[in-house]
Amino acid sequence: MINGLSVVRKDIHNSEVPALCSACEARHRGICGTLTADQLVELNKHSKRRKFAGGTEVIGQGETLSAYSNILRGVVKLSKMLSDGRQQIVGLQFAPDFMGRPYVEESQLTAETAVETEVCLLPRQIVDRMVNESPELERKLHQQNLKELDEARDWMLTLGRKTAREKVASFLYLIATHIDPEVEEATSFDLPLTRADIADFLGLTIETVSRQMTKLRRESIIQIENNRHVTCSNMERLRTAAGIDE
Amino acid sequence: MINGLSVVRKDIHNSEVPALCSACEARHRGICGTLTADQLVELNKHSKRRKFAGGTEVIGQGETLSAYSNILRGVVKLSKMLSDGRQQIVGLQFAPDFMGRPYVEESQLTAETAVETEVCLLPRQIVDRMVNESPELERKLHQQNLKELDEARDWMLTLGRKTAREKVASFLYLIATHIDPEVEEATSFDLPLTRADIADFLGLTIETVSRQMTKLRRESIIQIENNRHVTCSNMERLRTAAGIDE
DNA sequence: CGTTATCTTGACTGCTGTCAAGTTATGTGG
DNA sequence: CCACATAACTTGACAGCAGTCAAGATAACG
Repeated sequence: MINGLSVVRKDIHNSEVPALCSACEARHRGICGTLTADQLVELNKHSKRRKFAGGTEVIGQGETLSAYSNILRGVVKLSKMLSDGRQQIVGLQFAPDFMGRPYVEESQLTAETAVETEVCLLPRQIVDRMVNESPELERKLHQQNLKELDEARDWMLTLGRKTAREKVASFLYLIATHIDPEVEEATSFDLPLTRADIADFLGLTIETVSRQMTKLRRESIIQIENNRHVTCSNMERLRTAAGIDE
Repeated sequence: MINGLSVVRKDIHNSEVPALCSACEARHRGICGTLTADQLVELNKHSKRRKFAGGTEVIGQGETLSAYSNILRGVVKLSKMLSDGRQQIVGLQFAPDFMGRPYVEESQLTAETAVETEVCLLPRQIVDRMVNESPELERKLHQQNLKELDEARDWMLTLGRKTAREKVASFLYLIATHIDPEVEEATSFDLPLTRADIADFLGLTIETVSRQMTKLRRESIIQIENNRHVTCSNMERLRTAAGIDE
């Protein structure tokens, strides 16, 4: 239906969609959606699922990129560091995001899981070849990267122009809207990041993050249980605190 | 001579590269480089060069995107605003950057020329059609957007974690390395941005920018003439002041 | 030459960072 | 299950960097 052009090899391989993929696709609608059944079979032969504990460095700054991956569950932090150790998280990736930087051999950032995370690893060579074969796939990657660019620019406004209070509220709202791929705005969720991570994401210190969380709690904009679990009964107030209003 | 529209139009299937394009390509190696001669002729029929004075709003937040453009000369600011007027510049585009946001009808940011700027306007419809015809073009657009993503993330580190001094030095270094497409590191250049623009780019106030510029001048890391012209004889010291060192 | 925009400088305030102590969670070995 | 150690978080006191307000200087412009 999408196109007949990229019907490639009709060979010994059976062209049914691998069971693993169809289960994944049903839930995640990720990058693989544009592939033909044949291509999925081919990719599935080389891909593998992996589960990482929270706090695992998946790719380090300067390391060789040998694979792309689909995030099936969990959260990954992308960060950059200055030589003196100051750190900034420049992106958070949630399921069902695709991770990887095409056309570049070496990572310019560090990728680290924030919580237990499951991914589907796709060998670089295979994907790169498929990109050449099917323009639809390149388009999908392009769109994923454009989404990341939009998100990065949104966050630049937060980093450069918002107060500590607005930054923390913005972060909470971001998590509420991204933590569950099936829910638009979760009113109750576990924070995938420690206070230190949140500080690195917002360009603040741990102490300031903590103080602002306490303030938001005292004003009953949020409730906090066990440090990590947040409930927000009135999203409108959270958005206002975040400076998201028109 | 500037206006290329009246260049002889031959048959669409004549495969001579339009004179205007080959002159442009020689200097800028932009997006059009992947097009066939036929495609260039086609595109050239509909494209037009335009010159904007500095401070012209090219596209407003929320406006319909009717065209892409190649920057031939000048600088364009991309910015976002909060409802109360706080503003953040989220990207600077120099020649020979390609400007445009594929797959989206409406601009999420404002584009404004910082100085007198000349662009080659490419109608959206034509380019979108060509993208479907030639995967090479999509790839080129993808790569341009990836470059912008890398730049946005670099700048997030600056916004979130650098001091005012480092921010200003980082900005000066950015201009030194981008203002002239033919020079890697210019030691002498005119600032394309006012102090107010610089403040909006760095997430600072005008006064702080001014004070830090004065300090860098007093330390002889830079010289300033007429407020706008900067000379830096020792780039290494500027990089150090910018926190760019490994 | 006068008007206006842009930029610089100073005095002061306040937000966020720093340093330090204390509290609450999490995990481990006995 | 408890005692202990460690990590994560909160809170307080204080300091300093950058913001605010204000005035004056310089450049741009008609």
